[in-house]
Amino acid sequence: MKENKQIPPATVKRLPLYLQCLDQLKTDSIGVSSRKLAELAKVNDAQVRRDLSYLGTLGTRGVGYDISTLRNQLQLELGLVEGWSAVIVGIGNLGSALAHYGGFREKGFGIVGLFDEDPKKIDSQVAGLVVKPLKELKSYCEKFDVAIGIIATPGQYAQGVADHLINCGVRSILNFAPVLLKNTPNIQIRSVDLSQELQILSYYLDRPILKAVD
Amino acid sequence: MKENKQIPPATVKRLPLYLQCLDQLKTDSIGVSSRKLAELAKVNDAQVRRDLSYLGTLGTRGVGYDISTLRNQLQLELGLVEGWSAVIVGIGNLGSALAHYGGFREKGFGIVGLFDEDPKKIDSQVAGLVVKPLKELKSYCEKFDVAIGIIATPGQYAQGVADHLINCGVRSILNFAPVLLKNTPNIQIRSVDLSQELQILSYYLDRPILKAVD
DNA sequence: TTTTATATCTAATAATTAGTTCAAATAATT
DNA sequence: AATTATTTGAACTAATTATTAGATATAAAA
Repeated sequence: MKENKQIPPATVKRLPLYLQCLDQLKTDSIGVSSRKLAELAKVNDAQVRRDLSYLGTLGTRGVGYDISTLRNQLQLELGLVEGWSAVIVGIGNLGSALAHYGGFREKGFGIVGLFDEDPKKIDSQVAGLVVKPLKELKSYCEKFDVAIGIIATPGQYAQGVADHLINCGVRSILNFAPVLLKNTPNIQIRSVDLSQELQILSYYLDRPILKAVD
Repeated sequence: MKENKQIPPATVKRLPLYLQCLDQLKTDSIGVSSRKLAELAKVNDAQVRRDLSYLGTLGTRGVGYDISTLRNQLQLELGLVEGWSAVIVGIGNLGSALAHYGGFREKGFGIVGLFDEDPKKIDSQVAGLVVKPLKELKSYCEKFDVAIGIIATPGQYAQGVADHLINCGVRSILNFAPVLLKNTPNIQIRSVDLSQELQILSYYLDRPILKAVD
């Protein structure tokens, strides 16, 4: 639609979803309709069109969207072409799992460092990287211009690690520790709380008719 | 406020958050105000009051909320007192991490079985449980009345596993595989896509001023 | 060429969610 | 006992988000 208008948060949240839907599409098809995308993403098709209109006028009436154009535009808008670097702090079970997770690299993120304070973990190799102590965080962040910090420590250390990350110039934090991090100006924080997700499911277990929020 | 009115999805999503805030509160305090809770949860205090009013008239004007009453009511409403049983399918790095994660048990969920198809994993012990092959899923689900299935397989197997779980009587699915599962009537599905979370962060990295959606 | 089916885009409307304001109730203070 | 500071709860208002309806463009079929 128009270029300089800012994209509503609710839409931003769905953009990665649409990207995933495109990946899930048969590779031989060249175009896709909002209806098809809506079916995959499980949202209303008008919603899809509105959301995509924020990226520009990408569709063709009577035809649909060109998949590769759409994918490029989504990647561009989400900043996936910037090649942001990230570090993971806390290399326990979850941290290791995140380090091994291929989806980050696939979407253009580079995990450039793993950090922990446990002497038993330091210098061990995880997913092809050597685990380093936190005192080396700053030099890593400077060297690789790290923009994103992923926290997978036990809850009690999470805030300290967050402060440390921010101090090292990290501008976004993805937090898996089950604690609420303090807000810091200009720092984006997203928290994924595994047990909270289960609790939401639990609510709807007793009420199978109701429609949940995503 | 009133008992039979259904709780808005946006509120349901915040209830586990409030529960977490209570845990984070000093244990010696007996009461808490909506303002304090709002500060911890990083939402508006009127929002807190409105959200909590769906659980009944729990607060006292001029005083605040009794912490233990509030906690009980939240746990009750979220169904955490039901002691739902869950299984994890896909015992790779992420599946193991989930199996080790203490937060599930802490919130009242019981992980009663781990399943995988890889012969190298079957019969191995993870987090005190023996990994079983999927053909034993049905008997487990019946024996333990499993309500929740957690999927941590590679994407390509996720839909098959989901179908299997549903076939075994599971009514809710928490999916960590980076694919979109088909909708099934009366089955609640929540997906946690790790790379999608990073992508949302990535969008705001280029636009540090904007306010993101939770 | 005309008609029909398809599908985007926009404007208008509806639904949901969030925030403001203020009356009422409590507890502490004067 | 009266006053003041708190703090909830509810009504009202505002903002955001989602859906519907209609106009327009494309492609295929008659």
